[in-house]
Amino acid sequence: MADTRWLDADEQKTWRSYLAASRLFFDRIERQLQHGAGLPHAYYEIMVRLSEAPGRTLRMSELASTSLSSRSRLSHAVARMEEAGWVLRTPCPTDKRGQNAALTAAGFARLEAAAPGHVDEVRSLLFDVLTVEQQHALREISDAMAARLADGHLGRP
Amino acid sequence: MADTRWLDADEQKTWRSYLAASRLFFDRIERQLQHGAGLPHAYYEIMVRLSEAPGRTLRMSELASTSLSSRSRLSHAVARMEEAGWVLRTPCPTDKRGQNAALTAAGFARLEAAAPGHVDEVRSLLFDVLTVEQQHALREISDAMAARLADGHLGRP
DNA sequence: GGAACGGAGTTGAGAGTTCAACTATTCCTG
DNA sequence: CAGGAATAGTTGAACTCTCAACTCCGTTCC
Repeated sequence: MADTRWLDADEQKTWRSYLAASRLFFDRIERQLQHGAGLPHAYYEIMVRLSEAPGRTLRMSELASTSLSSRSRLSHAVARMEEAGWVLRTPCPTDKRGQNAALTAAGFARLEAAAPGHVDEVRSLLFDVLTVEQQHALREISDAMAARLADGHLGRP
Repeated sequence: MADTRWLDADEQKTWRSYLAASRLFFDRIERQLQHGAGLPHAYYEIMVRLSEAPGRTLRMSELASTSLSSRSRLSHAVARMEEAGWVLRTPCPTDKRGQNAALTAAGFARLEAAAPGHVDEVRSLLFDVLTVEQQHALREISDAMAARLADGHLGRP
């Protein structure tokens, strides 16, 4: 473990700005969905991914990775969503270890009801405050970060 | 409530990219601090702000806003940190409603021990994957978002 | 000066997340 | 094909966070 390369003043400001914006932003997204639709953002994401899958059905592990959830988080979440009648779990025919999660009609309706308020919030807090150039920059920045994060991990090179 | 202005394909990609990068990034930051230093990122932030304050002491409400915590979250967090011996709460002399939170020597030591691993992670996942131009762009983007988020709120204009 | 209002902070219940341990099945390899 | 390793998913406990009361103190305004 070599000596730490501390952040210089510029980096410090960038980091704190990014941290503040992201925390505040995601807190707002969370609150909007909770108040407006009675579900957490993680559940919303899970339902979105299911709604886009063929037959509105996915294997649990697929669903975990596309919705950026850990397996455990997904298990708990799907259990709750199943109680609520939004999702149905069935054993996977080809792999007896597996489970398929399917979005029910009630779940889809819930998602459709939640979407407008959510999109409004994203638009008003993100796209409405950025120029088109900034939007493209943000996308490239995020892609670069995501690429790094998708590596197994490998601490330092 | 007017008709929803849905995201077009480009906006969709930007949004999902930002979402994925941020979720993965903050999950990693959280995990690194938890494993490397045994404390959540929220606690780390609280300790950082205290460490920078005169006398390493701040009013609870000041601390809540600078550390991006709700009052309730901060109360719970400081209670735990006090049990751990990292923080000390004392009544505020000038306002009997208030409380001052002070970072103890043990808390400061803990923070110093946690910092290198945390900074390494931030550098390796954020700054090492961005050009200097991208870093500046990210700062401006974040500042714009934070400015919007700091408004009382006001849904649509 | 006493009642109403607002600010500071805490508390407890409820919900989501994480972590580690666990079961069950499938894959791999000698 | 037997046995170990890896994969899929679940579970329960511990922890953090949120929300809605609630207390206590200060401020204001008749």
